[in-house]
Amino acid sequence: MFTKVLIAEDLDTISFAIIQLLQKLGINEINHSKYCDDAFLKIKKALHDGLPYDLIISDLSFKRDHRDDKLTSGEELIEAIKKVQPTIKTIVFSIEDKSFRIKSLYTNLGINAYVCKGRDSIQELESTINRLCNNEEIIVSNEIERNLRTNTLLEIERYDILLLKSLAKGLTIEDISAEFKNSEIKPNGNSSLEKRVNKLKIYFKATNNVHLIAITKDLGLV
Amino acid sequence: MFTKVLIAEDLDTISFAIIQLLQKLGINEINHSKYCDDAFLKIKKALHDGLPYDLIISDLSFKRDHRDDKLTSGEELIEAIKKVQPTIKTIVFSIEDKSFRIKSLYTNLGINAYVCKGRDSIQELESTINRLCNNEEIIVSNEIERNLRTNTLLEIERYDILLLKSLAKGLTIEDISAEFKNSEIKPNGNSSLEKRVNKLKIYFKATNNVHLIAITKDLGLV
DNA sequence: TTTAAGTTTACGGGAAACCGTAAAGCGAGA
DNA sequence: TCTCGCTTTACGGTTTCCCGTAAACTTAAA
Repeated sequence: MFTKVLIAEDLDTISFAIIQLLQKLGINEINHSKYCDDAFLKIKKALHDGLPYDLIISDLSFKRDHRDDKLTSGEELIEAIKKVQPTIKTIVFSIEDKSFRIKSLYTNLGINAYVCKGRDSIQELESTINRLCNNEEIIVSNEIERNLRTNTLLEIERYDILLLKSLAKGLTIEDISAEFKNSEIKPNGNSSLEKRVNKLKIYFKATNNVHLIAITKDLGLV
Repeated sequence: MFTKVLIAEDLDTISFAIIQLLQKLGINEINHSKYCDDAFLKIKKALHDGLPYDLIISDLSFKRDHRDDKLTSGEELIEAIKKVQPTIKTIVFSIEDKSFRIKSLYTNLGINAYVCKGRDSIQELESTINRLCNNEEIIVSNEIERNLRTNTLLEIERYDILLLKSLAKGLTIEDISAEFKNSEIKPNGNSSLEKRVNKLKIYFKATNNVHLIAITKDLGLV
């Protein structure tokens, strides 16, 4: 079993339940951070002391606070941690259930497992921890696995997200074209941008720009 | 202290923590529902048996499921409960932090207290329960109280929400005008609708319709 | 009834979105 | 080098948005 585990989770109710579970599993050293920055510090400290964590269980979204943290999301936290300790086992425990977002956690961040907060998630979390320390490297639920193979949904790339975000900020195609030229993002012609927006509208079955932003906001893309 | 409490909360991690708290407070009968419909049934059954609950602690948002529930949100659940048992004490325990949304819980649903899920919410929940059974009728946090008095944000009415939602569905002003005429919602002229949208844009500091929907989506208005 | 003030609607012109077509740019292979 | 195919860009016409002004209507007070 794992011996030293860190929990990154802002909601006290949830971290309370996770800690209870870990204690039940007989884990010796359990630490908990309510803030991403704090979690990252603990990881670095432990590494520096020669007593690194062997598992991190992290949430994705953290509430804003009076503090202004450098790391504001689970994604950022994990990315930072992987840079200093690439071999640490990582479980993401979040309410997010959009499969394409979860997929990117595996492909871009290289997490080992994803457990979705829900009606029976404590049990799922328990079995996931057991399987992970049983030498299983990567644990993926069936639904996500199907999505990992097919590229259906993940042809939406960084470029599209940027475009959608610019639209959501109230910029016109003209504005976005100028901005993209400045940032040397290509393609950046008016016409190309229009075409791309049009593809997105077809893809998401939106009737106009307003509708498109409403849909992608709902999906958590923007 | 309360003797019979119902918890309506889908996430097992959170309900686990709440139950632990209630046990610590020495409450005899603690029940828990993961579904709104189920919670409502329990309330009715207890009432019918002459052993009604004297407190309900409810979440606001519940995950969708294979079941198709009649009641899908905490708002709907509380509204239904108040109809059959108006005197029951109600605490809403949710992650929602938009003050105008919380305000409507007090004014429209007549809840007794709101506790926001966060970094120290277990303690808050505990003190709220204590104050409630200590004959305090309504417990409002400072920030919300300020909002309850001033009408600043709540002049956004049902009409505006309807308008915003129609826009988010991809309808044009023309379409919305027709729809409003059908539903006998007034004003419904093209020009009036445009004017109203314009007011909303000024209010929310949006540069165009797309921006407006992005902003109000973020606020949870749509 | 008249006046005044506010609300709702009509209209018009310029800007941006929307949508198709065609030209220009670019890389791979013969 | 030339050709083919693909991507990117340019352009023009229609619709919708955007925003101001003015007319029509409603309501309330004089």
